[in-house]
Amino acid sequence: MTRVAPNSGREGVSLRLMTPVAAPKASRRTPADKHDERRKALAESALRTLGELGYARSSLREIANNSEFSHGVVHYYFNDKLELIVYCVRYYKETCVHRYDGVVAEATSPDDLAERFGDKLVETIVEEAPMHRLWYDLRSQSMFEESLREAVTQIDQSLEDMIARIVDRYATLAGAEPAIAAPVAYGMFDGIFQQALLGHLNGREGALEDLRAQVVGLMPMLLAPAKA
Amino acid sequence: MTRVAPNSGREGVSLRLMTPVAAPKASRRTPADKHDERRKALAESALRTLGELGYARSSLREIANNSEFSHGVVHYYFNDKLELIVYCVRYYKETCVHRYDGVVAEATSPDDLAERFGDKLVETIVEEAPMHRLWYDLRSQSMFEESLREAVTQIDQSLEDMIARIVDRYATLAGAEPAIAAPVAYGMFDGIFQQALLGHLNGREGALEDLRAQVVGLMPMLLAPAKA
DNA sequence: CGCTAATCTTGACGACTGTCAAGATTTCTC
DNA sequence: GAGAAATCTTGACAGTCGTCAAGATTAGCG
Repeated sequence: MTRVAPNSGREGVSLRLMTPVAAPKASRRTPADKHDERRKALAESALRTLGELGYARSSLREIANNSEFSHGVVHYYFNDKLELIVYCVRYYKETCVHRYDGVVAEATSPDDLAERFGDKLVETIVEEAPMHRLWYDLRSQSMFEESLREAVTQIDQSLEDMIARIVDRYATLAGAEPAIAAPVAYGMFDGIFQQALLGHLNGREGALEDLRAQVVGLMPMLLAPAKA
Repeated sequence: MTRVAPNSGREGVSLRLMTPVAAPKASRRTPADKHDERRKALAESALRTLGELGYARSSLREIANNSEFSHGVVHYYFNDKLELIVYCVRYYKETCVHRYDGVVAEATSPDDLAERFGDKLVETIVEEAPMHRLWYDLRSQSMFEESLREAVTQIDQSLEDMIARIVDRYATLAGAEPAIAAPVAYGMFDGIFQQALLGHLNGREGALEDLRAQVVGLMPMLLAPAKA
């Protein structure tokens, strides 16, 4: 009698499709929805531990101890440790890729956009450093662990798109064209962001102010002269 | 009778200083030197396993199995696993930071330098991808493990210096001044290099050619117009 | 209420880990 | 070549790990 977690397909969409969604207001809480909510609650708990200890040192028991669940329940909602962790990072990064949407929407000038962008980058390092280091940890692990690559590639792509939206908006506000392609822009910003995160975790004074200044100084260089 | 590895001070310099170095040609092989050689041999074996499995999944037994040593000998030459791994990465990165010295010395024009640089970057990804992913792994781990930060910071600094030498030489050849500071340049190149490495490991066609083109295209943007 | 299915807890398993110590083996020195 | 020091092997230790299964508990429904 092997126990198999129901709704364990990726993203847990399958079961939800089976519930009758005839009346838009009816069936507020189908059991499948509750199952999904539980997974999210478990993921949020797990993210605390993962952000503190990293991928390798986070045992399922430690994750469960720092939550309201017991260590066995993990295998009820996830097939194995990897599925839990991939779910967690995907869950977190969902909220991540829209972090700068406000910046893009509200900026009134190129300089304004650059400054708001720099501020947001600094802010997220201060407030969510554990999540960011977890992301870099997982991305590094994906270089060794084949089964992580699909999720990491997808997240990386969505982050690249996020940066592309900023650069495009910046160019539009400046009445110019971007001088570099999206992958380059993403790689660059990701690189200096990673350095700032490292400096911040090392307690290096000025790491965050440097990041802000670097971003503001870099943005104008991303534009082609004026027009073709 | 606790066993303590002799010459276990960092970098193993202390004992060597005790050997009489009066005659320049005498005492070719002091026992301390042999001890150091053994550490290096062990490190080279360990690097193969570390590059294959990464930091967390490389057990001391696995490292020893892929070498000519037994698993117990590790504690004769290193105090613990961390000291071994830090020694390994330091050992490897020593040869790493001079990879582009030839490029700097031989380049005859800015464009020539940019192309040689791009070629070398591609070459090292092809030939030493496991070493590079190990480095990114270790750097990510240092965000969680305090005891890794000193070594990682030092290596990162020497890599930044390496990039600075390239940018400076590029500017000199072009008769201009660098438009960006060394930390920014390093962060940028490290970022796009990391993306290329990820793409290469993912089997993405064109990842290496993209890197080469990105670098060649990026270099001119690192220069301030002409002169002050 | 009573029954069934979903959910959760508990405890155990085999495997693997870093570390260490005792003894075997080799190397060096006189 | 004998004695001593350095080097290496082997085996064991106390933990921790992911995983799983059996049973307890709860929730949903007629």
